[in-house]
Amino acid sequence: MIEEIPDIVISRLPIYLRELTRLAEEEGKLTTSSHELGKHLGISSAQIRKDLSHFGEFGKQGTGYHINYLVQQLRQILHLTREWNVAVIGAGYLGHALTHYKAFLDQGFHITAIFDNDPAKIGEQLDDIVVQDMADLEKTITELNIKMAILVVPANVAQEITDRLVDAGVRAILSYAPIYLKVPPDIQVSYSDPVVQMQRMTYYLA
Amino acid sequence: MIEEIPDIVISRLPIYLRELTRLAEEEGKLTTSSHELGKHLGISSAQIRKDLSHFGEFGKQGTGYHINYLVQQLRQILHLTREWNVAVIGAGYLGHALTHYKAFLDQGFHITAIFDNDPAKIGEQLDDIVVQDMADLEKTITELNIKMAILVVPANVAQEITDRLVDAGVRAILSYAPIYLKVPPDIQVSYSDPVVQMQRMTYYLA
DNA sequence: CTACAATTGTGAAAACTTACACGAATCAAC
DNA sequence: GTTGATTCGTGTAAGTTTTCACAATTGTAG
Ligand SMILES: NC(=O)c1ccc[n+]([C@@H]2O[C@H](COP(=O)([O-])OP(=O)(O)OC[C@H]3O[C@@H](n4cnc5c(N)ncnc54)[C@H](O)[C@@H]3O)[C@@H](O)[C@H]2O)c1
Ligand SMILES: NC(=O)c1ccc[n+]([C@@H]2O[C@H](COP(=O)([O-])OP(=O)(O)OC[C@H]3O[C@@H](n4cnc5c(N)ncnc54)[C@H](O)[C@@H]3O)[C@@H](O)[C@H]2O)c1
Repeated sequence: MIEEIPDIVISRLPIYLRELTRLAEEEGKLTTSSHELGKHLGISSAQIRKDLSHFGEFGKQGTGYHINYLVQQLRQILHLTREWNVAVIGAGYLGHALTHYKAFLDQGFHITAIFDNDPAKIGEQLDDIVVQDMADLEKTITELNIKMAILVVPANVAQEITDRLVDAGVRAILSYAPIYLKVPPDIQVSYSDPVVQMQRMTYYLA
Repeated sequence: MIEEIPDIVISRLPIYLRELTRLAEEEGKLTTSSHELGKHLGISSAQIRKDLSHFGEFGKQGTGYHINYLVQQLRQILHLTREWNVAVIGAGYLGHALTHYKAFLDQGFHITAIFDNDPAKIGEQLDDIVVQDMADLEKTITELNIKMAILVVPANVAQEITDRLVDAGVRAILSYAPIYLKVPPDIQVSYSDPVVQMQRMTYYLA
């Protein structure tokens, strides 16, 4: 009775959520259909219906989906009805950009700690928090019950810091370091490497 | 005789390239095997061999792959043997971080133009280039033969700027704006949205 | 009340992707 | 030379994901 839901399905849910929110807020829509949603996202309507059907029956034949209701359901599925404390590791260019990024807070991700090992950066005020010494990493992560981290340190220290994060109780890491991270199987990792993305695209540029 | 190579294969090639380069530079290796490469990347050796076999026979039984040779081949396949001029649109936090990011230059991506529409930012020196007015977008893109752009503007202007980029001749866009972009079918788009990535991971955090 | 258009949820088919497993090649050791 | 350990490239099987297509339901218009 335990249905294992494919990760590829899970990874589309935040996209649906994002577009549904936009449809409601910016276009003032109250309902939508799988066809309309798909057209806005370049995804087939059948795919959207199939994806959602893994979790329940959220729509009505003839009518479509009530946006607010579906948003609420998706947020529940993705565990977004609570707030998440997040640590940023690395107070460099990218660490600054991410810490200032308002969309995190809007979606319930609170960046409650930033760490660096550069004495020149430790103590720096960044928005409403202060850059902490890496020496305090484990202590702060435990105290603030931080389960998610964003890794924005150089590649050559990314693995060792990952190990420390995992040992300290972090369960999900979004890494911008251009290196594959080895973690235990129950730890989530997500990567972002613009160079890799650019290199994929150049293939198609004759 | 025209073999269509799956995009999912293409998207792994930059990852192989990245790790091969690392193996050569940091571990001083001259050769490697599909098994070793796979172990470093969490990918099966069969997958790596199958992927590479789409393009030719680059390895030797019993020995594996000569790293330098394979790197050279991958760079050719991905059209990385030439240099690419890149425009950054939006001189905000993220635009600054990306423009300073040295890895682009290392890989042959030259950020040769940055644009913004904020008078306070136009004229600002950013590394060795100057932030230009959006009014000059089409002219500069044409003159510098720019085919790739990185989009780091607010979501509500992302589509209209995309349309201008495409009209000006840009063929590939890496977008950080949290919105799906409508483009003609021959235009490449790649997205990066940390909120979406975080929301995927929270699903797995009970 | 009926006819019609819109739309869902879903079983089955099709398409795509990954994993398996093996012949053939290579090299080192003896 | 022969043996044994490696490793590739690939045909085939297995597994995953997407698409198709349709019965069932809903709302609207006459
Ligand atoms: N800048 C970009 O646009 C960009 C884009 C994608 C990925 N990246 C990657 O993200 C990471 C950070 O990039 P950045 O541009 O912010 O670099 P950066 O050099 O500006 O910042 C890195 C920060 O990490 C800190 N640091 C170094 N070693 C540390 C350690 N052992 N413990 C704690 N902190 C440490 C440094 O003091 C610095 O503040 C790099 O891996 C980079 O490859 C950067
Ligand atoms: N900051 C982050 O860490 C982060 C991460 C992921 C995605 N994003 C997304 O990337 C984009 C940029 O983020 P940011 O934090 O750099 O924002 P920002 O506000 O710092 O920068 C946006 C820049 O775009 C410029 N701009 C606005 N309208 C413009 C127009 N019509 N033409 C040209 N330029 C225009 C602004 O003047 C500003 O300089 C946003 O879409 C954001 O959602 C940001």
